[in-house]
Amino acid sequence: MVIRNEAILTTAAQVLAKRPDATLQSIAHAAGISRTTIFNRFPTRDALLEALGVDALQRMGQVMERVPTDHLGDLAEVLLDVTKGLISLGAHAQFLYGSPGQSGGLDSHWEEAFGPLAYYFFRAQSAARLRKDQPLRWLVASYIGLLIAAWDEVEAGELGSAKAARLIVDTWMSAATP
Amino acid sequence: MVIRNEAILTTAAQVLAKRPDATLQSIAHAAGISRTTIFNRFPTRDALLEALGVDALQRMGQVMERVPTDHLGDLAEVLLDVTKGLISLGAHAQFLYGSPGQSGGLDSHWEEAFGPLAYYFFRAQSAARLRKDQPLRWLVASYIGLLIAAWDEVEAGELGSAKAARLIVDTWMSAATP
DNA sequence: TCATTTCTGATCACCATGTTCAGAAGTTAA
DNA sequence: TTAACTTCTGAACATGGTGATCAGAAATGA
Repeated sequence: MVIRNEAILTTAAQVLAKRPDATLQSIAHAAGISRTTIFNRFPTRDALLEALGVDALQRMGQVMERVPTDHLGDLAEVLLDVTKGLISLGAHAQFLYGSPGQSGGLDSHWEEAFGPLAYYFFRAQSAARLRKDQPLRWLVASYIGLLIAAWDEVEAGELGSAKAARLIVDTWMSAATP
Repeated sequence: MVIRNEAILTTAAQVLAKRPDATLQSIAHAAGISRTTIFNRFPTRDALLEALGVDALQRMGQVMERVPTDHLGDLAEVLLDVTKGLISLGAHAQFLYGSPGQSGGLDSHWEEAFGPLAYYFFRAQSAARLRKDQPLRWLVASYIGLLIAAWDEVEAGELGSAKAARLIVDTWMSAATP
């Protein structure tokens, strides 16, 4: 039958989004496969959750690879493009804050995914296009914080994806530019 | 011996902060009581987690009761005061995003806790002291998002409590004021 | 068709949760 | 101190999810 890991991860993400403590049995059932097959691919439940996190961060990383590395361009425009992409990943990424178990080994993946954006902020800061009195780490952290807030609002049905992206960029740019 | 629920909750918060999937056995051990006693107070693990959430939100609510209800005062000053109080609750509140299990019944407690702040923002917005082109919900959500981001940075040892509070207020005010 | 890979269902051990209860330990009042 | 009361404890038990193992079924591919 040849079941792809990707298929398992997609189904698992959907099931766990609704019910972070869903059993592997129920995930297997939803994916139309047996529980044993899941264990063939992922030795433990935590391994599955970690793979899920890595997958989500890789998708986010792909979006953030779109930021220019040789020039700055229009900050607001670049950021809006990236933000729209990230907002649309809500379904894949939101569980990162809902079911971690104890997964803390994702740090390097976080860094890898957000590296390009952090570097972009760094260059913008050096060029005095972003405030220099705020730590670079905070520029990144605050952006992520707003992203998560927007994800929540979108999922709650209080905000459309497009408007959410605009609010994030508007809010963040107002605070981060000199 | 007369064990207070408060004592159980405090210990549980500490243990679960480090290890969201800690067993009730280990929590009981850390609290110096027996597992049975925990079950005497909280019928299920989820009940304990919910009580923990309610407790955290009540503490946060107490802090936010400090916002003035009859006048506006200095927005930055009021906000800084509240933010300092909330930042210092990190240890009690951060687990809200780390171990929810499936607890989703905290909505009313969220509203109750953040009600005063939301009302304060509403009045400030009406008085044109805050931007009117951003939804009131977003003003609140973005503030919470920044608060969570700052909690993470503080816990990671990247930021002191005082500086974290200042960054939140600076960032939020820059974006939310006309 | 036959060999190989992949998936499945069954069975097993282990551990955390949740229940029950008899008795120990602590408290209060006479 | 004694007696009545409340609270805490340890032990036993059932249940259910996780993780391991493996023989055999099903799919794949030459």
